[in-house]
Amino acid sequence: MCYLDFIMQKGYILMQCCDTGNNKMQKCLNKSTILRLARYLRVLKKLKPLGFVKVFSNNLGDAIGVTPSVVRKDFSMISIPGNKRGGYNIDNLITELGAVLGKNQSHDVVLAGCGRIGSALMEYKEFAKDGIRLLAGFDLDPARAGAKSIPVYDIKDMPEFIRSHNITVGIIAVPDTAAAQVLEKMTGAGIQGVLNFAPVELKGSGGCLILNVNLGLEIENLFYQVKLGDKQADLSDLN
Amino acid sequence: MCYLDFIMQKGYILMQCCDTGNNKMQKCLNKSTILRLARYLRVLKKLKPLGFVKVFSNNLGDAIGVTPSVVRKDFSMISIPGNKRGGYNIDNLITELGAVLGKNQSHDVVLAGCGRIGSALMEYKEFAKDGIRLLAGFDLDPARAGAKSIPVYDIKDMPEFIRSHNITVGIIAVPDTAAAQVLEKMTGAGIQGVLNFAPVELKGSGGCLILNVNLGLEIENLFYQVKLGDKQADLSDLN
DNA sequence: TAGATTGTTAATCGATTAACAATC
DNA sequence: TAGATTGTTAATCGATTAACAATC
Repeated sequence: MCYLDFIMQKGYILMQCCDTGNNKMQKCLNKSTILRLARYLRVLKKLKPLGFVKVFSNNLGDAIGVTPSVVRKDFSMISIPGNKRGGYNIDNLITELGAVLGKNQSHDVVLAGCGRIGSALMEYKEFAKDGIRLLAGFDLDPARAGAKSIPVYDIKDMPEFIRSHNITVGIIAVPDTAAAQVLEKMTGAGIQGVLNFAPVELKGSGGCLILNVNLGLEIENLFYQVKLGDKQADLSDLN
Repeated sequence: MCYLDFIMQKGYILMQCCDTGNNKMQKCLNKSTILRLARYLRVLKKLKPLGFVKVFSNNLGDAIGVTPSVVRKDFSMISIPGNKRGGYNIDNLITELGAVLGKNQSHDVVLAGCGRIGSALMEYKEFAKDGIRLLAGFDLDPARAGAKSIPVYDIKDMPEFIRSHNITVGIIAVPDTAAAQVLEKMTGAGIQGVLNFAPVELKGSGGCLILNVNLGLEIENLFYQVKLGDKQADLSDLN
């Protein structure tokens, strides 16, 4: 049964499907699946130079900490075939995962706010490894950023830059009081996805996706879990 | 029916419960619930100075972007009572949420790696607002961090510092090649929770909790979702 | 062939959502 | 009282897990 039949039978509407550019109809993958696919790809890229040609679902599962079932399900979802006894071909996996994740496309981003966090991001070399290019930083005072490997412009020029470079994803690293206003500027210029480091929960309007990275909340959560772990250990000691 | 009866009936084992220190038995809350509770608390702390005394579940739901049902369920889980027509008392919510989140306890953390990201974190003022204190930074070369508002010591002194200050949570912001080694040092000294900025997936051993903040993967995911949104919009245009 | 691994289906699990009785 | 909101239960939804037939 082909995928289209499957979705018809299940009563899905067309909106829930998408053409990923490799001409395979596939189900929209949720965030955790996508993150797993990106992790597989990272592992595979390290495995290939070591001379490996094939992997089994349990190898990859071990590597990123999931069960083999999840790995097989994930690959099945995006129609990557394996061999019943020979596992999966690494070259093929890298190609196919790359296609799904859009590795052939340019991933250009802009940054608003060139303070401490913004500056750290501008010098963050790991972005390049994932195919992400930070094209420019913007700030109220472009001079204060100092010498950077990336140009810093006045924030009033940001919308024009976004439009002329067809940029769809931006990073916000301004103080919380300025965040909402900067977001508006970005979405107004065509930005559709934002990684927000300002300690306010920005809300996406008009189809703009917001990913709030809230360091304080994350650390708070860590403390809670740690405290919980202690309590559980205490209780188990009672046995 | 009291909670203990409930868990007996459901067949839960005692390990799944915990005493949060306020002498109420309560179910272990999952990560997303905890993050929501922390968000409620932030909103409430902004609401109180404005003179508000009560809130309704739909107010709080709107504020953090969830349905009123979720809010009521969350408060019900941690036994915070409301009034059938008068909503929830803000002071009481702040007290109770603070107790669950451990706001009365000190949340001291140490940082390994005082490069660009580490330095940005040392000067990150928002931690204080969430009751988080970054006590010290550690680096192979303490001098390179320059003048900071927080002391920077040689990384070889980190374990001793962690032990003497009874610190349970640490932040890793070293290069990926050093991350695993630093993690070992931390867990060896008693660290039980780690926020990891190094672009490697660290795995928790011996009950140490790891929270990997992987900026590259997150941005990649954002690009995927944005691309997906476009495709969906295109499809809906066909109607 | 025998053994091992995939691919897919069904079962399980948990979280979210909806509904509504209780009640202020 | 009438109206509105809580608190809790049941329904829904989706993701993870387990199982196993297919097959290399």
